[in-house]
Amino acid sequence: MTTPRRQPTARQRIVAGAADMISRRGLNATSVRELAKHSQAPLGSTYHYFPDGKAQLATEAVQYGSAKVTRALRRRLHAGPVAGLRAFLKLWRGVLLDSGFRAGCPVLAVAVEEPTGEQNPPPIAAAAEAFAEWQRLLADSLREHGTDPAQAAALAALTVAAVEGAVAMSRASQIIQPFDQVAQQLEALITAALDRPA
Amino acid sequence: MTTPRRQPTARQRIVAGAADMISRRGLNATSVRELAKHSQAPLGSTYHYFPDGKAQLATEAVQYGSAKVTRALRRRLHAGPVAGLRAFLKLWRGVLLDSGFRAGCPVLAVAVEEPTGEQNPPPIAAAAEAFAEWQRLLADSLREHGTDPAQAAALAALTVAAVEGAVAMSRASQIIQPFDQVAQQLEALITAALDRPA
DNA sequence: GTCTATACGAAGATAGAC
DNA sequence: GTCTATCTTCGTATAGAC
Repeated sequence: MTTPRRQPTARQRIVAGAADMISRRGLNATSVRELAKHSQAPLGSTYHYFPDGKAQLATEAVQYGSAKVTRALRRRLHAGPVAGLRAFLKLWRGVLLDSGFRAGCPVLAVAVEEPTGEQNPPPIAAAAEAFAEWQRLLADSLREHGTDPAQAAALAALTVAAVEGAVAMSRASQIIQPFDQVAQQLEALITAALDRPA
Repeated sequence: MTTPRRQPTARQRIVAGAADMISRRGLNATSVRELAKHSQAPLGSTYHYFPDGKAQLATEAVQYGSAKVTRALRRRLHAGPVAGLRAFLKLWRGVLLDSGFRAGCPVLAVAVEEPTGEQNPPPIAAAAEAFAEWQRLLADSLREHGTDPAQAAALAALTVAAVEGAVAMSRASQIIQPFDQVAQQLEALITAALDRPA
């Protein structure tokens, strides 16, 4: 938020570390203590950078994780919905395989763990916004390629939901098969939606 | 495990309470202490009934939550895959609406929070088994109704993944729309798979 | 401005009284 | 066999030394 840099700042390292740890063990199992250690920062520094404590950290970790997905989507959606979907799938497939099925989606982790309330707490709101943004990007691209708006929105929701669920399922079962089955189905669906704009 | 009863035993109450609390706040935010209080049992009793502690509780809570889904599926799948899907959807839609979007799926919560390991820990293994069982039931029904086996398995994986993801998304956003969009897409897909057995 | 040292509560788990 | 009282460890968060 100050000066953009090549070298990641301590603050950025902490956020990235939080996203990674949350995607592996979940939000509540990620302590600020370990987080500081993992990021090679003193415990006090985390509260210096994140005065609102763990909730702020969780919120920014969600936004960080979401932004990575958003960037990949934006970059490839210019080549069409199928290319965007493939980028989305490739990203998550890589997370699963590169981590030996130990990492998942930090956004989903926060969405599932944080209790919801009347004024939705910031981490949950950030998670909801992440899901909504991904859906929006996919739906916009589908519409631009001739898919009926309602169908585009529903198909985008299905895509995001299915991929999030599939990541969790493959992580739990320690095999890539469920994810690949879902990926194959989604590719067929999006392809069909373009052939028959409904 | 001893004598079947009408009146739920203390042990059963604890497991049911665990599943509910986990579906609302996540696994790690569910303490054995609160669980005992919520189930009107002394703390010591939980360790009497569940000598392996919290891991055993989590495992049984997952199995309990899974069994509820399994029963609903089995009951309705006799009327065909679409009826089974509708029962699956109705169950989760009810969880979301009846709780005011405060509850979700305990199986997913455990799947996302518990760290995976070389010898997958029992709670994660139970979650993986739950997902696999639901997929199996759906896939079997689809095959029995003429769907190609590979397609049946993939469609079942898509269904379970999408519903799990949709429950989390609707819970986070506090609106039913994402879930309903996903539900509508899945119904169309399963219906189409029966019309064109491929 | 950075970080060390600490406060304070709650976690999981158990020992041993009833 | 049930449960109370307690042990130990770790959580979030902060006060105040550098």
